[in-house]
Amino acid sequence: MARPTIADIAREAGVSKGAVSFALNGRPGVSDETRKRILEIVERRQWRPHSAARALGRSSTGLVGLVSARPARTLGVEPFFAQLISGLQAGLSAHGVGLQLMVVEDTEAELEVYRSWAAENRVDGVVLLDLLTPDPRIAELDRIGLPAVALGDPARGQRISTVVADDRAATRTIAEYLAALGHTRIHHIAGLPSLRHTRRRIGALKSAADTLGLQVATTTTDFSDTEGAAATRAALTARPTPSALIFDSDLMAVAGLGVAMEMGRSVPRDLSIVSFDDSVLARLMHPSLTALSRDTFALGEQVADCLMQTVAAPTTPVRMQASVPQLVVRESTTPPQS
Amino acid sequence: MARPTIADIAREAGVSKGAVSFALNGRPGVSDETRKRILEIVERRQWRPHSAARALGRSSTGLVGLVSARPARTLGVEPFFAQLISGLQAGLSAHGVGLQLMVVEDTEAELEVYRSWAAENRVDGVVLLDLLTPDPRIAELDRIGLPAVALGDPARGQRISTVVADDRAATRTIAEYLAALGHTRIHHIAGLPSLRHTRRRIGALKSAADTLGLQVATTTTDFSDTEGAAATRAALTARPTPSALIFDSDLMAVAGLGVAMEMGRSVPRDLSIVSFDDSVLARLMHPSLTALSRDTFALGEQVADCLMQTVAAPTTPVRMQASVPQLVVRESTTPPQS
DNA sequence: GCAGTCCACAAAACCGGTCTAGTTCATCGA
DNA sequence: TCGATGAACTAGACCGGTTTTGTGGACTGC
Repeated sequence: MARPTIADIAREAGVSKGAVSFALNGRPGVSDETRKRILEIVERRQWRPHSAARALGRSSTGLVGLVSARPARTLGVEPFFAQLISGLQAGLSAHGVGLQLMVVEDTEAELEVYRSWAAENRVDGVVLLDLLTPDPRIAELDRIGLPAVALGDPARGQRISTVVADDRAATRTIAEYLAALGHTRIHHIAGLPSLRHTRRRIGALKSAADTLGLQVATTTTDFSDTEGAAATRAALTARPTPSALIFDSDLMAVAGLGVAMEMGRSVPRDLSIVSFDDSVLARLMHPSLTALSRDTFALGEQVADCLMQTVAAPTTPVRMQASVPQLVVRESTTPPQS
Repeated sequence: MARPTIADIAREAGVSKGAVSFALNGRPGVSDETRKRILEIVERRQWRPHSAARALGRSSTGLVGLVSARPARTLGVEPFFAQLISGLQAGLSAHGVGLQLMVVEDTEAELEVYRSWAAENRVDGVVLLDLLTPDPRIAELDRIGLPAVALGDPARGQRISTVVADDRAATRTIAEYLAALGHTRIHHIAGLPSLRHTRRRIGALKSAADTLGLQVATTTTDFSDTEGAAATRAALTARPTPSALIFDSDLMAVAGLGVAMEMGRSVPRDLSIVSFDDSVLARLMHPSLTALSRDTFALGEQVADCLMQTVAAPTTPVRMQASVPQLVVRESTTPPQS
């Protein structure tokens, strides 16, 4: 038999469509007895409301969107992304909400996706990753009225819900650890300079360095292993040579480790390495890499909660604090041997 | 002003709703002149049809689903998954179709998701990954009438669209290469034995070994770095020691490389290593890993095309052939030095 | 005893599209 | 000259829910 509709259920229960709808959504208007009877029939017939009909009636889709403007190549190697999506999706599922995914070329295409989604009522809200300085997406989402949650730390004054990742504290943790080991000349191999969190890390490292009396140099890259390797080569050729390197991603750290070995530097004896991101990779290397570790899955869940709140009350931005990542010390760091 | 509806557009153009719908969908029933006028107004007002209304009318959602029952931890490190999704999504976008993603614990939960999606009309079709032996999902999808495409090579007799990845040919490539180098004792560290492609690889390797006169042993694992490392340790302890190892994933290959180093085996002098999967990882290692490389992004696009065809004609399964992966020889393989 | 409330439900409008069954009018062939 | 044909539209049913409005009966307070 064809898929039953709410009318079939209503007929079988001897009530109107409205009564079934009320019973199903736990709203007043039906007696407990009738509600129970209706729900039993629903259960027995395995009926579920048609998502499109429901979306049309109440104008909410039960879907949120995530657009990634990262190059497809970078996408998989960074476990961060997949972990975040897993957590996000788990958090959304608890609310019966699905996740629509989109991968695009650049920010302009990303904006176009948001415009489409809003015009077609495809999603109830979106998650914003990789905040830029300045970020045109926030204003545009505000203009088209699409609820959103940003992961990071948007410029003050921007009205948008945010799960704040405290990169400053994390950065300070690394700086203090290296300073405590006795390192004084540090090179920071950072990511894309257009990203807010890259700038924040650079800024935080600078100010921590000033406080701790460290000399810090920074190179920005596009997060690729190639540029990470090139930057490492340059950093190790410069005089005076740094005794420790900080990498913004574990992939670059792995590439950097390879370069160091090629150049005859023994890690950690001649050179200490710290990564801003942790994953199986950092654990698997020889030597294994000291890294900042965070529970990305839990972060995703938090973003999901934040987004659900924002979708429910779009006019009042929510601000949440992500837990501060912990430094996991492994084999790649040691006091300098000079 | 509120979002315009098709009625607003019709009013402005001085035609009926039906005419606008026809013009928009490129169907006959309106003159070229009128069509042009309508489309101009649509463009100027930036109107887009409401996805739910459209879905309700024509009962198609413009969405396909992908469920992953892999553990969340494994999910990110394997670049395969992200690459495939990127390609899949790109291929779907060309048809104006979106991708809904779901991560679940196990196959039972995955089946439940399919049932929900079908009952609620949430997606037009789904993509099936990691085929099992036997795979309960195929029969269930058939039962609930949800169009699907499988990636791999389902058991004969199962009616389902498939993008066939020729693991046999790929496996033979590896075996012949190692045989040509002069290796005779090979250990294969495989993935989950419940996966069809794991079995296929094991089988293909056995038969290739028979033909080529190789001695092949196999250990199955859960794809994790931990089990990969343990299996490597066991393989290198056994007598006679294998002169070459084949890993089913690059993550396990990396773990295995580490174990080999710990045990004092120099790669490739004392031991050759080949990986079934290629990614940045395999390139970054020291020594870099010889690996089977395939264009996963293109594979995703192919799966998208296959799914679109299947959704259009659900009763006639489509069978496509994925391109055979190429062996990329790097530093981890060499003739045995005995 | 009776108007006023409240409850439980039915009936119908509505969401914003698609699609079918007419209707009108110009064109064509005999 | 007139019916047949078909192109170009219109009107309205329809998709399957949600939400509003209406209604009969039980219960309340005075």
